[in-house]
Amino acid sequence: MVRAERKKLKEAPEKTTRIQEINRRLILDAALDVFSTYGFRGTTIDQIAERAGMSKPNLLYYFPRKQNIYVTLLEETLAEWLAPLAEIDAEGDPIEQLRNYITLKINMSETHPEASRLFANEVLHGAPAISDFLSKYLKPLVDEKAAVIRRWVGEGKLAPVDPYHLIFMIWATTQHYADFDVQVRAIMGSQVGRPGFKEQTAQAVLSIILNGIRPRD
Amino acid sequence: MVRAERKKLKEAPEKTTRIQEINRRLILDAALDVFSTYGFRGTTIDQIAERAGMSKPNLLYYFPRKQNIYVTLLEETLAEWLAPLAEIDAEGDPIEQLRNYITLKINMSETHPEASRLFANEVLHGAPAISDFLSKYLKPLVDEKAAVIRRWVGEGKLAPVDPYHLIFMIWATTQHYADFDVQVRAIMGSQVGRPGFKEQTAQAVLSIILNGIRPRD
DNA sequence: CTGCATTTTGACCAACTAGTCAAGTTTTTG
DNA sequence: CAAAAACTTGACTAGTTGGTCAAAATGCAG
Repeated sequence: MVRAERKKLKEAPEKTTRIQEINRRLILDAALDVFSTYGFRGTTIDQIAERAGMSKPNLLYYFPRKQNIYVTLLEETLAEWLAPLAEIDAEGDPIEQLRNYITLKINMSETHPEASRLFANEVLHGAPAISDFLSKYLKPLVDEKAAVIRRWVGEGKLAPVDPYHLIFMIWATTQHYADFDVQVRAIMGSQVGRPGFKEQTAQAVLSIILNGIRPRD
Repeated sequence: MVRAERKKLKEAPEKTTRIQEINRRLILDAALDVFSTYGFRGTTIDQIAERAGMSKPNLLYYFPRKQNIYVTLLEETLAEWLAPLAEIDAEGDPIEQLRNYITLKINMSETHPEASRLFANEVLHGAPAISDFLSKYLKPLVDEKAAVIRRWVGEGKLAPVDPYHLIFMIWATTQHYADFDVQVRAIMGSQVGRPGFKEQTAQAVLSIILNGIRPRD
């Protein structure tokens, strides 16, 4: 009896085996594709399992609930998605810092559009799985950077502008190209795929926003 | 026999009765709320029926398929949603025209956020129900207005800017407040509900975009 | 190589949901 | 006001889907 209990306790550290590592990765990669396209409700476990190349019960062996996959995916993605914001340097040149931030976001929209869509879908539906994250992690971070921008405005390094709305505008504009990709393609056609498109987009967005917030005489 | 056929032909004009008009309206209003919150897959006919105050079979008497409600709703909404774009006047003052367009869009985002979310959700999921609409109706309209903006740029009335990206930026920025409402609230808290919030938003958005595209010496 | 732990899966179940149907009720019309 | 048309609904069906389970297959430590 005591032995048995000790055994169970030993398992507590939850060591992950090689196979676990591989399969969890396979599942999460597959799930990102499917969830970002069809949303949480629109995705079936079977779809994810098939794309991950395993049976449904096997998938459920690694993630006992559909929710688990979804939440794990969101958590994994969000930190990465927000990293560029944290890097804005209060001591740097304001225009340069914002130019860099916008450029990073446009790049991410092109290289990881699924992550953007996963997040957009979640927020659009009221953020049931990440409302805690929004208030506990995102809000403080945004507050901090908003304070930085407000200081820059106070020092006359930027035109007077509400920092929160500026941040929203940057998010909205950059993520638009990932989230509304179908619409952008319907309107701009074959241009979207072409080599220089990302640079052209960045140039247009940067031009408008940076000129919009540059201090005026 | 001939009589019977004539009778059927007579029904062809599909006259709508008073009750039909009332109930279709009740259903579409209820459906907008539910679809815009939970998406197509996430919405059940029972939910819509309950909110519309009738039984499910009764609802299905008016719209035989769930799809029918959804598509009708999208068609009804989109025309209204795009109307402001069509009103941009090539002969007017560029800055004034765009100021008016942005203001209208921000107002719509506040008064009809469900419409924006319904559309956002559809496009986010690849626009399966409205890809025709995008290419046949939206694209020509945008092409037309893009040509107007390009002319304005050519005449030196606007800073050199890609008209398509400018339009995307206006869409993204204004609709962000409807589509990402939960996130905006999580960050700006009680300010969002307050009386002057819409005006403050409009002021910030207008200030950045208009200064960003105003011709520079 | 052996025995235990981990991994894998076919078969199954219960809950849910789009849509049907036949029988009733209400409204309209001649 | 009577008959026809329009409307309404309880009860049902068939298909889907999240999740279970027990038994088989595989991996691995000693």
